[in-house]
Amino acid sequence: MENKLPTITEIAKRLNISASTVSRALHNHSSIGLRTKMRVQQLAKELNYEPNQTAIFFQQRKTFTIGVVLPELSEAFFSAAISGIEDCAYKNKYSVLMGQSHDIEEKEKQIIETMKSHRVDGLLVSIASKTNNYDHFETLKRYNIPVVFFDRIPNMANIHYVACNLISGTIQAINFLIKKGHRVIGMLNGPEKLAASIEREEGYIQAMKKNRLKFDPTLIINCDLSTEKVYAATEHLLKLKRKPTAIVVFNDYVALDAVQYARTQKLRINKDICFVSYANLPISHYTAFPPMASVEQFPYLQGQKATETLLELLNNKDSRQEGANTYYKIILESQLVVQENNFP
Amino acid sequence: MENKLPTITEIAKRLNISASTVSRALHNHSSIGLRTKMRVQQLAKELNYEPNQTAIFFQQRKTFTIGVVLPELSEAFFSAAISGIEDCAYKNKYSVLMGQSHDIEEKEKQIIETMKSHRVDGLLVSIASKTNNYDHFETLKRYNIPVVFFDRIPNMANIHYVACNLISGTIQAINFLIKKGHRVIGMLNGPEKLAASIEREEGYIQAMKKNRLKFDPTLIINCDLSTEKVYAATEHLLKLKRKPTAIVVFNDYVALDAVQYARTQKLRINKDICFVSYANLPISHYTAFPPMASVEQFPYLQGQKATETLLELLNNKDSRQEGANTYYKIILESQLVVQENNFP
DNA sequence: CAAACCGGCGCAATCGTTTGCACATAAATA
DNA sequence: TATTTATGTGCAAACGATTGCGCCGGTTTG
Repeated sequence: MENKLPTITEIAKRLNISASTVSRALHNHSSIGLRTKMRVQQLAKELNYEPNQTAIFFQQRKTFTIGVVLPELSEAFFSAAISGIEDCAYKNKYSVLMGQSHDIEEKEKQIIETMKSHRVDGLLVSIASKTNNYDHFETLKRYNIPVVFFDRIPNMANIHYVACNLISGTIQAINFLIKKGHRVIGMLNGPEKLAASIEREEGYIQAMKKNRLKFDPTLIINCDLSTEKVYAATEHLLKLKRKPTAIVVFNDYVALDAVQYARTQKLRINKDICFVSYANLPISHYTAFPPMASVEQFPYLQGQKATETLLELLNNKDSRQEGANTYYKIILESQLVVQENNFP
Repeated sequence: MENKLPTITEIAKRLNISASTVSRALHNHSSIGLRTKMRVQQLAKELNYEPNQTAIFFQQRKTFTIGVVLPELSEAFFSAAISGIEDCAYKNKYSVLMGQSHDIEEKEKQIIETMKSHRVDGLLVSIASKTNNYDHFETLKRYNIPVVFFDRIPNMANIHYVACNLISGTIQAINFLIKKGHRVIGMLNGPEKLAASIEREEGYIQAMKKNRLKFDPTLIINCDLSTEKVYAATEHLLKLKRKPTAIVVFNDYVALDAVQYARTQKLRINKDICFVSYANLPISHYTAFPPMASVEQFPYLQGQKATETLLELLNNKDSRQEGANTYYKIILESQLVVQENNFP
């Protein structure tokens, strides 16, 4: 059973030709005669020859592997995104090395270190929410490992990224609520520094202005997204003198918690208080009080685009030198999806 | 910026010593003098030397990479499992190559092919539900790539696996229902050939026997787990002459659909009909009518154990020859978790 | 008829690291 | 003093594939 795997040299010996000829024959190189080509390919098939990728990786200084670093696979957004990544990668004969940061900066660094040492060709990264220091990404630049960020973009200059513009979706959300008659609209937003939070706020402000409604900053509250903080934030909003009749929350998970809290206060969902959120998760369909609408961010597509972009960078690594100052900034538009309420 | 990465040879040249000495010095080999060791390690640090893993992989015929093949990351079970896998792998300096079969046999084969060609050291696999042909796994044996299956185990002899025994959990579930007064209990089960389905049925039968209740096979119905089929199966059960007052369903997702269907029939959940399921997903807490109880299968733990087992196999590859007939069969016990109902 | 050309193939270097073995030099033993 | 024994290093092969260059024989060209 201890079958040594057949190598090119093995084939060469059996056919009494040189390894280089075998190599070229297998690659259909034009300088090899048809006779020899046939003989080589025949024998290769018989022996079940498969090129030793580790040797090729080593020789070509390329691993055909891309690393994916993201916070948390159990979040539907990211598991959808990685599906897009994976499908695209495998189609192009790339493999996917995966690592979760669990939103911890230290873990993120560690993973990137491991991936660097594994010599991935490039990286796709959605940064940990608590990451403030971007040195580990600067390092990658020096190593000439291209990085494409997606969804969670660090606040750095000169980076490639794919993201979903939440401003448009947020405007749609606010317009939707206003059309439903709401005038005092709260926003339960995420961490302040997060680009995603900033965009939500931006959309909120723009939409209010366009509708000639007064913008009241006290109606916007930031919080990290833990259940306790969400409860507290919801409480805060519901206790304002100018009490909102609708709240736009950071995402569907957060919405679940916010709804939960509102119910403890004996508020009637969709009557006393309405919720709109982001993500458009399928589970929303099954929940007792799903948000009335949710902003879709197309995670699968984001993953796909990010991967395409990275592959683009990898394939044009040379030409990248000249246009070294051009960076991909790909923006998808988000889209409000109004839920059909299953629990009337 | 086109910094060539420093190599061992580079260090050797600068220090006017041989590459082998450098290599040994970096590994703290005992036969190298303290002086040279220090000088080498010092210079290595200065130059920011990092070993070229691709060269090492090639030379050692080992990639310190394990492949994970599973059906669907968007299922909470698997995303939890892969967290367990990843944590364990990274702790042991292994990387994780990931692929989703999306429950398609052809895709599964393809992924395994790619991973084989990437020379992963071993594989962790949860098979696609529609996989009937196991040739691709037999092939791996010939290539001496160890495989540890988890959760979804193929019907093969001589394999390593980690699984959760659902019999015990099912018995707990049935006992729970009987204690609640139910006598006619249906089971909405998964595909017949699946080990997981067989165990559920087995547990059902055992529990009925122990409680001296008649076992009525018509109360058990198998189906693939698509929403339509679940609707049909639920309908079937609810139209039986001996109509069940409680149904044990394959998992929480399926339960959501089954509940959905029951509600279209104007049945009152937890009054006219009760549901118990498997998985114990967090989303259940937020749903309108969560199952009364759910059987926890400890996915994170399963992933962890599977990884440990694989690493064990990898580290004792030699000794595995002698005991070639010993296969790991690790069984975790499942555990019924009764939900506190948030929506009284 | 000699020169240029070309198709078909092999040689040898290269990628970076590891490791068995031999070879020094110096210290310890007989 | 001669012989063993550490102790510290270097040589060279090996891992498997790729590729620039050169060589050989035969055909076309001037």
